[in-house]
Amino acid sequence: MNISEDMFRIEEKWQKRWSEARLFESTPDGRDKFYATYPYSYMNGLPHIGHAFTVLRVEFQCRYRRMRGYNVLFPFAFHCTGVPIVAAAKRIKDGESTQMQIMRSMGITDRQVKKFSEPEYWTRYFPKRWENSMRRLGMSIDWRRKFITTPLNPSYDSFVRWQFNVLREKNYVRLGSHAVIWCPKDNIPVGDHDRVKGEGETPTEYTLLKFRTDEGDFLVTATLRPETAFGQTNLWINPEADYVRALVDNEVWILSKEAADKLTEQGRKLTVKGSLKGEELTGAYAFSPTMGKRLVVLPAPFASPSKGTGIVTSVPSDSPDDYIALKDLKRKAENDTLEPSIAHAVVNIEPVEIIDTPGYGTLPAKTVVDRLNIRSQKDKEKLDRAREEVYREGYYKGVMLERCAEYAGLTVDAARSAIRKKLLESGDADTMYEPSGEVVCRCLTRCIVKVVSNQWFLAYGDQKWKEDTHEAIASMRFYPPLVRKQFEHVVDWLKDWACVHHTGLGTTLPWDDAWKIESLSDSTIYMAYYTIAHVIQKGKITSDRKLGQAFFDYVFLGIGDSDEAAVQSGFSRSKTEEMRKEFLYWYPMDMRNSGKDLVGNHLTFAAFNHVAIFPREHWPRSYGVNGWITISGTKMGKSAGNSLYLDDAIARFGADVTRLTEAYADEGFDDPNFDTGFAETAGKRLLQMLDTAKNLNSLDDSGENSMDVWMMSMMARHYGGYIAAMEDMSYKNAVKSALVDMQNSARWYIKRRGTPNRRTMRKFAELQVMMLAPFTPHVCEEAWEAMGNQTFVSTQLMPEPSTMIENAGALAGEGYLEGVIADISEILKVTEIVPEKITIYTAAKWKTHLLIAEQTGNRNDSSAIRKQLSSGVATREMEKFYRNLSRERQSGRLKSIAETAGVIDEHRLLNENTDFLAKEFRCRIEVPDGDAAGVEDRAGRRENSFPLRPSIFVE
RNA sequence: GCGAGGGUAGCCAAGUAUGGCCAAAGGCGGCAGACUCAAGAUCUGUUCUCGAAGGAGUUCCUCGGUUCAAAUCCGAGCCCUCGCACCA
Repeated sequence: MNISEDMFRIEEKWQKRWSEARLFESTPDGRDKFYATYPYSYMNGLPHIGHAFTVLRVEFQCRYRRMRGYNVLFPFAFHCTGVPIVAAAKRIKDGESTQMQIMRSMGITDRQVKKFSEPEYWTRYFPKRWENSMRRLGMSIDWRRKFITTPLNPSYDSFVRWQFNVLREKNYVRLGSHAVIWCPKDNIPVGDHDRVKGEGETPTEYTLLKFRTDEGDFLVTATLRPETAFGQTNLWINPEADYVRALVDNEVWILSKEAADKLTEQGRKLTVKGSLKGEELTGAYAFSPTMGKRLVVLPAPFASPSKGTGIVTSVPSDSPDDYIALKDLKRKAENDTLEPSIAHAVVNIEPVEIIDTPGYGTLPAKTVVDRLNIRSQKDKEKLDRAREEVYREGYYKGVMLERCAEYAGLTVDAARSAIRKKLLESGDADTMYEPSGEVVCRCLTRCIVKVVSNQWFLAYGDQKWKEDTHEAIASMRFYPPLVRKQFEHVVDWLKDWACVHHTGLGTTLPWDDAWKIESLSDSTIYMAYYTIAHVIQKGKITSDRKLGQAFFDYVFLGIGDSDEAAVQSGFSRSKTEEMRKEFLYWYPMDMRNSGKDLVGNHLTFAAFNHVAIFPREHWPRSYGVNGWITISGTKMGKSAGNSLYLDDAIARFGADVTRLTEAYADEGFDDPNFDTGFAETAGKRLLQMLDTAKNLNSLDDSGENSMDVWMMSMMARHYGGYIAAMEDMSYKNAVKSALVDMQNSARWYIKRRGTPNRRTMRKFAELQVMMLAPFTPHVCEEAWEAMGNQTFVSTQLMPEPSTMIENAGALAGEGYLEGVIADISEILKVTEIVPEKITIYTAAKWKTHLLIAEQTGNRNDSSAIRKQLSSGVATREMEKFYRNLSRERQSGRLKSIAETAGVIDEHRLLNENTDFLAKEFRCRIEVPDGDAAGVEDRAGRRENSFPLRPSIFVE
């Protein structure tokens, strides 16, 4: 028998039956509802087991809730908004090899691939593939509600337009300007994925400082450290580079040609009046407002015209570069290789102490240069290290010195912004942006920062909006609970979000069609759209029906009346009212689960937008967050060469095993592990379960005994653990309870009982099938059917946990027996005796009575018992007993010993099981009555016996 | 730097909130046995050290503390992972 073929046959069979029975098409009814969602995935690729992991966390919960009596809605859709699809299509068109390789790995042949040069094709192709994969995985999704985003789906498009109109009315969408990394050749913003170099680099803000020359022009320098303005000793200019004189407002600025271009892109008006070489300015003087004197301009080959303005202030006290450059110049001055006028200026320059950095003194640049033994400007590597160290230490620990006027005593951090502000106000400074590091566009052009004006923002920085969102977060549940803190923090640091772009696919802004709404902004409240999507789109991924404001106002907000909404939408009035009712039934969303990457954006945005648009009772109820899947411990990633597509996983392991392995990978917030080793063997376990179900009828229904009581108790215990785990979304624990723990108990039960009882085994099989059904629904349906049920286990109600009862006596008794077996095994192992006979002496009754009396602190009882005993029992045994008693008291075990000893009869238990023990140890077993007189005491062991610790003698 | 989380036996990992029943669940891997012509699969046992009697010793990043008692509480330190955005 081929295991995987068997599994595939079962999986197909049940997927077909579910679909025929429309089992997961959810409609409102009288039951409590449970509405859960997964953030729709981006349609530029196929699902891999990482996507599957996240979706399955929703799926498991949905299937579980369905079996606990909830009316469950689990919809699915496809995200197409933004640049990636368009960019990938373009790469196909260009025949780019990496992209072609990616397509091939997804099973797309070179002949088919041409079609993908058209972005629209992606939006039709991948949703199909995703739905197919999800169906093959056995997901309990209501597929009637699927859709795609962007204007390619006019109905959804009108929904997003409605959303933005509402946001704008409430003043949550605002106009502003915004700095982006920009390619000057392509004239577009360059996101991380479009960069050849510089991923993660962002625009940073430089302070421009202006120095008036004797001619009345301004030399303009750029710095990230305006607080060093009090330590300037001179200016640096690159003698070889080209500079321009440009008219800015009414001033003439001197700066590098590149800098002038950049400032123009950043929205500044510059009129270039003329150009000059850097060397024309060396030896000139310019006035520093912070120093209150003129500074000399010195030649510096290291001053790059493409960085900043190409002119730099020199602060040798705090800049290792400046310090070392100055040192070099001084050396040249001494050797008479400098022009006399410059040489004269150079020898008089000394660093000015402005910042005290603990551990570095007041001249940190000198300190570090000396320590690292940097000899010249050519020592690039060491200089980089020095610069970084001084910068970091100064920023976090440095304090401004006396000569920094009103800033004295401030930390560098505080002084920086204060000084900058002051200089900006006095007109001695200005602002310029630069990328935080070098960024190169795919077109191989070096990127700059552009300030885009008239940019629309979602005002996540708005204080009131933040407060409301905090309330929403406070009212929510989180899985795992510790992510709550993350969310609280994100709400605080979120700033205004540029919500529109010029490129990619997306809904145009209703009031300005030059802009398209970007992908993280058109996907924040669409969970509301799911509730009516099947009515509007009739199960298709797109619908041409356009819907107006009044329609959505009525259906989602209850504003206006159904007549107007009906007219505007073309739906009948009753259809419109039906949609309103359906929305009200399903909303709010009870749970949304995603990968942890969406905490800092999407999930928080969704909370913000719900707060802005919907009344409090429709805010989300809970979020689940999970980590990134690893495959057998190594990170999954295309670059690492070990990504596993869902389709491939299903083909290799089957849907149920894939699901079970994903469930077993669950690890809260840390990265879960898809354990292929577990997957390899899981299929067999599932088929064993199926076999058990099939073979129930061949079992005897002989009378029940204590082992059946025990088995039922263990089932109750495992079921309790299972329920708790499911409620917490701790799927690994749930699988452990349902599969491992249940199985182990059954094995022990069968071993102990010899032949299992049919009724007990049936209860066991039914319970286990139900417990596993959320995880491995196909094989569970098969087993359920094999047990003679006509219904689907998928919609079967699980038992109420309170109806499952643990029998404490049965559990304690069996636990006791296992303890005795373990002790005997231990003795046999150590002594290496092959036993002929094992004698087990249980503690005499009086010991148990005494122990309980002592534990409960009933002195009267214990002294009475002692008195009674004093004549009959040897004092030595009494002493031993008390010694053991105090030891157990010390260890804290006394209480549980007393409790257990109170509910079991040790002697009877062992006596009843001598046959089993004899079989287990292959020898004779004797259990003399500890209370009977004249019992033979082998090797004087009898008197050592203690409650729950019988004495054992092996011979 | 800011924010969040973490360091447990060969590996992965539960336990930490509520200290004692914790030499510490479970899974992988290893070892031994059963089955088999054999291999694989499966099943059983075992897997910190020592031990000819169920015991003892040493463990849960490091150091120190609280306590009759610490993987668990407190303090200090070392190390690791993730996020810090306009990018899905």
